[in-house]
Amino acid sequence: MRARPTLEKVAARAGVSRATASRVVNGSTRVAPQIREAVHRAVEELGYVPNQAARSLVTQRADSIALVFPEPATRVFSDDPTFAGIIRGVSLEIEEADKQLVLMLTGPDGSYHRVERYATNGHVDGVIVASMHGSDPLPGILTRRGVPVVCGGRPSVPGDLPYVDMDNAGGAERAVRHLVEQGRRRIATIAGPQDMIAGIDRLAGYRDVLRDSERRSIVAVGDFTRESGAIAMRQLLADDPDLDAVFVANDLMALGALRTLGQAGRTVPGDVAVIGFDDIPAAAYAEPPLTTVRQPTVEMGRRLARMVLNPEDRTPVVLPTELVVRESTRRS
Amino acid sequence: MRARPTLEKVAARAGVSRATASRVVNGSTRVAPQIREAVHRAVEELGYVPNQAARSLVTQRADSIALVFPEPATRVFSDDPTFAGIIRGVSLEIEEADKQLVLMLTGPDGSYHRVERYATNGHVDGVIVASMHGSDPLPGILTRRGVPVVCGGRPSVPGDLPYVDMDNAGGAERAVRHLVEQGRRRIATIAGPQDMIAGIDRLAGYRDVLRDSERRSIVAVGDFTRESGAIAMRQLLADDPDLDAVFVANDLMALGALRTLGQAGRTVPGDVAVIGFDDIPAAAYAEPPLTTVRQPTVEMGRRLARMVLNPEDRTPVVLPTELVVRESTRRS
DNA sequence: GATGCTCGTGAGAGCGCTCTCACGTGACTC
DNA sequence: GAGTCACGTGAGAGCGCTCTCACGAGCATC
Repeated sequence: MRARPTLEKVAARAGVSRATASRVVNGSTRVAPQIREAVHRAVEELGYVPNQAARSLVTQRADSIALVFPEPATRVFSDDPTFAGIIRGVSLEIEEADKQLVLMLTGPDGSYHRVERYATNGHVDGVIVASMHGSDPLPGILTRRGVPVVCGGRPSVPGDLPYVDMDNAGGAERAVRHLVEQGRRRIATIAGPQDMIAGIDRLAGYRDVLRDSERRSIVAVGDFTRESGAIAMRQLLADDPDLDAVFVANDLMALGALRTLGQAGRTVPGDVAVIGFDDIPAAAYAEPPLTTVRQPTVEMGRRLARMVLNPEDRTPVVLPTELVVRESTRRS
Repeated sequence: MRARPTLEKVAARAGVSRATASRVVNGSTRVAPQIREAVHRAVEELGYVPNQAARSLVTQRADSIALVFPEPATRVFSDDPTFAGIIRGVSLEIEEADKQLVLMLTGPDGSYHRVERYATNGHVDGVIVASMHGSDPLPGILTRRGVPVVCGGRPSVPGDLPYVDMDNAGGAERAVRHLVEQGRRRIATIAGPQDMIAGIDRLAGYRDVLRDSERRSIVAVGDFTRESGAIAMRQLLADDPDLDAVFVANDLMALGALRTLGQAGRTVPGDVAVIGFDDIPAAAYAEPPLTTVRQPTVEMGRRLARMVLNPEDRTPVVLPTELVVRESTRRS
């Protein structure tokens, strides 16, 4: 039981050549039924499992793909269910394709050399780089090395890198328009990091709508953490004590903002309406429940995986986002 | 640049044999300095990266370890930062050991056959099974197949499987004792799933303290989700409208309970004191901030990884938990 | 009945690497 | 100065698999 049986053993037991056994194991149809049967039985009896290393060596495929979270994503990782959704989606799709998922969380140091090494040594058939830090060089490097790469989130440096992105700008626009329609006059925003495409696009969406509705923009910037949202909200309140709405670039920061507003004695949605982004589970449980923009994270993961598995179709995908109205913007 | 150079090429360029080149690449000391230099230069110039498949084939090692989340964990995965913490810890340690992390989320179907297959085909040097569903057969099967396994959370079926667990019972005891000390009389609990060791042990801790303090226990059971916490709280309130404290087996359910309490017109901590478990980031941001039991998730991940990487030391580890007192139990 | 197919099968090379073994060299011992 | 002993190096086997190629059997064609 200790020594795992080889194809050779299986072939011997089934009374065929190794080549034929290999054909059966790999599901070739050009094998006589009774022989196929015999080989299957031998596989069963011996508990044969193909050695992946040997297989990879000759096929030059690894049957696994890497999912890389660069540093800024890793930092937020523990508290942002968005990433968990992406992982799940990727995992589901990978599983269906009977491949493996290698997860790499990049540390603060330039540890992406490790990723580069790993991805170029034939250990992986493709790489998904999630939630990029703007001009991350990794996707470019890997592409040049001949490794299929797909980006989660549109790369800020335009190129022909395939990507799957959320409709961040569209979602932001709908959110801010919702505030305008509710008659809010002074609509502020807590933007995300401006070196992340999600941060940039959501701010752009906000700006576009405000410009069209001839309101002035009131902006603070956070880093997508709850804490930074709380701090940014304080700033905003200091900048414009009369603001009556805030569009926050993600839910985590919105939760922080909600807290600051409470401490400042502002009611939500009475005094100030608040909209977040992401629709994390906590949003529905906030006090008051948070209006937010839902994004299909699991679907994003699936698409990323599908794209990296079929490198021929490299046309970018932008997934729709959806406004979810809850108490935090209800007109009293 | 397309075709990656082989050791052969490196050896040729450095003017040595393949064997020597291999020695240098693998850091053997028994090589003359100037030759080592020459090989290093050749590696550099050609951009040589060892082919892992070929290496694995001969060494019978895979240099990667699998982290498996069985179904129940997977279900909660997206919203429970505990898992993210474990992943981070494992990832950090794996990275230091220059190995790879293969993540496997088990689906609802019996898809752990896939895990079994994968782990036994030599693709992996060890397996970490996280947050087990009580009597999960997987660790046993893999161990029998000769694959080093470490469990995250003590297996409910006693055996000699190595594991890393949190001090769940101890944490629960401290939490409930805290409530007793505050003079709470009717202390209820929302327990976790009773087929997970964390659920069982936390309930046991609660029961032990109550017995000692001669209070009767009031129990509802949830499944570690926010929603189930809200529902269980409703039940508890129906069972005993006069309860003045609840120890909830995890923070997510505690958040749900907090909400139910608010809707039922109970103040926290005035009418009812609430304690959670886990100390997820959201706990500090709850209204009121939640007293809870902190557990070292990242450390757990690190220990798990270290344990599976050094299969000789298989003595179980129980990590300490710590009571974090916040507003939700503050005596007014 | 000779020719040409298709189709199932086996022989064997070779993927890129590690590691054992044997060999040659130089330093040391007595 | 013969014997011993490191020590660095190279030759070569072989890890377990896939895949090309050649081969022989069976069948249809004229």
